Amino acid sequence: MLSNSSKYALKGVLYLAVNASESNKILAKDVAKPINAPIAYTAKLLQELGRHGIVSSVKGPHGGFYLTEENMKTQLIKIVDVIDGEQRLRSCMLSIAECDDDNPCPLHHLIGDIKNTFIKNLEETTISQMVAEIGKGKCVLPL
Amino acid sequence: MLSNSSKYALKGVLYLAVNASESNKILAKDVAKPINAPIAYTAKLLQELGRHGIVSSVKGPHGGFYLTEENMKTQLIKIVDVIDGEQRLRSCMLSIAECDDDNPCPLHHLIGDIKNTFIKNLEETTISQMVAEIGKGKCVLPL
DNA sequence: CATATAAAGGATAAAAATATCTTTTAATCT
DNA sequence: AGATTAAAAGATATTTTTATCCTTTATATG
Repeated sequence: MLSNSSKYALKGVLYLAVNASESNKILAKDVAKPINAPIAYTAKLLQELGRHGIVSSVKGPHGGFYLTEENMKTQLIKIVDVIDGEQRLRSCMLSIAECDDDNPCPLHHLIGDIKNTFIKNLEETTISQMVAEIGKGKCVLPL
Repeated sequence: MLSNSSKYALKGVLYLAVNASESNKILAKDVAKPINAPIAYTAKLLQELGRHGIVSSVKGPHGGFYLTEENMKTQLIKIVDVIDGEQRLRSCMLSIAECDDDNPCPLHHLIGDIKNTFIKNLEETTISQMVAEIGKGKCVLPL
């Protein structure tokens, strides 16, 4: 459903959202460690997210990654779409191109609204909302 | 969520369930074609499913693959579990080992019962029930 | 029994995903 | 300006997944 890469990306972004700020940037390696992801690979993912305006970064001393207020308004789905492409999450459970409600594949009813609900939730939830949830202790950040 | 392999497997088994019988066995290559899967790869998957008693086969002239009444009672989840292993489908959306309702990862609430419902549906639906659905025209077989 | 058929099994190959390494560029700080 | 820091970018490596090929085994049929 989600690739390993987009899982790293989600974890990394949330880690930054909770722990970093413009005045307290975090190095790629210091994002990778707490989320149990390979350092260089995490750096690549953050780079890609940076290119798409999902995270911010500056080079050089006291540089690193962080999220601006603007970045924080990003919907979670964008992280997945940038890393996995828009198709992966949205394709039918049997990868049948023509599968829809009128022409359902055999698994269509078993998955039902299930996946669409998840996608909708990812579309409606922003990074800052997620941070608020984490702040309220409603969920724990990956270690 | 499901690997390509288990998608092929599901399609192949359903194709056999609908079209084959002990008196009308179908060759691996004639399963592969209608489900748009590579022939040799489909053969491998059917072999693996055969080893686990999910499909039946006989070698030699007039041989091929088919499903017995007993095979037809198999739950769909078993096809996925044999091909993908039990972990893949059931692991948390962020692949966090400790993620559960008491200790939820950030995406836990977004996915909610969603995935469990899908797994439950796969557990409760047998191949023959699926064939009945297809027979009633409630869904279409992959082409 | 010999031959043909088709799955089973094992070995190998190609592609995609994941991961690392090296060089370049930009920023900061003496 | 020069040195240092850290991300950006590009190249390469590894692993996993997907796919193919070749040999062996079982079965049916003439």
